[in-house]
Amino acid sequence: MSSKILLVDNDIPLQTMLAEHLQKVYRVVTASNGQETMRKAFIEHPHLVIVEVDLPGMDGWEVIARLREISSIPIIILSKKTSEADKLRGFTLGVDDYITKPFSYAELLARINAVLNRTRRGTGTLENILIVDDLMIDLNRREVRLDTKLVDLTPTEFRLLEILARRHGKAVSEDELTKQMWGDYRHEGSTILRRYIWSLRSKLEEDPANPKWIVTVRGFGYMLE
Amino acid sequence: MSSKILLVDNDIPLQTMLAEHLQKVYRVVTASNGQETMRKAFIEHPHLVIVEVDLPGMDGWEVIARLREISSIPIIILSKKTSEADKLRGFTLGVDDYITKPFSYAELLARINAVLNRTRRGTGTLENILIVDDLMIDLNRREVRLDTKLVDLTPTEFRLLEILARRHGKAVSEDELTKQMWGDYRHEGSTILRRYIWSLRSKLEEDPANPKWIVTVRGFGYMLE
DNA sequence: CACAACTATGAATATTTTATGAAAATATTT
DNA sequence: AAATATTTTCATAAAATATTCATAGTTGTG
Repeated sequence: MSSKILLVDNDIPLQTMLAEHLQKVYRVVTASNGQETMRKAFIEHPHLVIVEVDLPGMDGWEVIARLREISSIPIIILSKKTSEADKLRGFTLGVDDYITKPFSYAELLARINAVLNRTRRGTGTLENILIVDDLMIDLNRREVRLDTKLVDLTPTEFRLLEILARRHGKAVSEDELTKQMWGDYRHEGSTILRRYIWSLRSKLEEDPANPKWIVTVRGFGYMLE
Repeated sequence: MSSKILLVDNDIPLQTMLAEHLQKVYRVVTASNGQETMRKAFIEHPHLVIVEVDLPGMDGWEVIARLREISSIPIIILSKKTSEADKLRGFTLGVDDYITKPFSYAELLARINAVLNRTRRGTGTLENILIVDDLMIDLNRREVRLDTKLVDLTPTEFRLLEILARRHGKAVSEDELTKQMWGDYRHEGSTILRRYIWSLRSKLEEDPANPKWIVTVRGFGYMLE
């Protein structure tokens, strides 16, 4: 599902034009004053708010402050001229980006994408499901499927696989794995991690002795895939 | 679906007590200051907000004004003493009812119901039934049917099943279940949840030892499905 | 108000599953 | 081959969960 954008501007012609363009890529909701912005934000829960700061009535800065009070929705500011003072002000309010008029449509799109990607990364994957190739880790149901077949893991095995999956394609050091699994203190020669790598392999791999999924990175640690 | 109430009060002991009671009938969300109220309202979209007007920081009236700015959620005011001036003030803000401390729990319930019924009339829905496969949970009649056959549950069992049903297909942690059922304080070692899982199973499952509906998610909690 | 029926709750016990360390076996590097 | 790193097996302790039992509290009824 495409992202939802709340576009706030009281320059109606400009707003309409922007909205028409953006609609091709996003779901767009509009508002033309502060109060309407708050109401729409409440009802629609947009993924991103673009605010023209020169609003009538409740001014743009006030709107931003209030949005920040209730959530951490990313915000992009539109303004005629952005002074350094304004940037500072925005920065302290946690604004994500600025665009100074006049701007090109391409520039706007680029910035929107940048902000959305940046913030989406924070929430990790969509829907709480990690997918690596044929491997699906459903964090909701706490179950793992390998090419649709259910793999029965113990809680510890599940956690270990989860850690590896969140960084699939990257090697994770033994030390760090151990720390993430059992905390700081259990260090030194603890062999328990290997023990679990083994259980995972024997449940996940066709031929545990020649692992395809959980590869060992000698002298360092392990890596998924 | 039972109504969701946002309870706003900074007198934590009183709030807790109220929440405990209300939780038996409604879904209760709490906040203890203005900012938190706005945030929770934004996230939770409650059907009713109960506000103690003597809040620290952003004061109760301000909160009410802001809530009214963004929506028409019904509001009930709690206050130590309600002057005629206050009533007038509230009236112009579109407040739905007042309750003056001290009040009885029965009075509170009555007023909540009155307000909810008044406002619900507009949207008269049949949404008070949860259906999961062959399982039907009628929240109005507070009865449960399994493939048309009535299952006789105690109130506590019913609530537990309701919580699980609202998230069917997703595992719910023991901790959260316990919290939702008995509130924040009863934590650690409390074995009571398992006791109830067991009663539910023995009433719901053909073979309680091999549950089809209420599955245990080892190391985590339980899941309906 | 006393009685019965029902409920909530804590606790004791039983059962199943998981975590863990250590040792033996195998592979890899030097 | 010796030293080191990793895999595999095994036995046992510990934890998590299921089940039963007993008791106190609650509600409703005549």
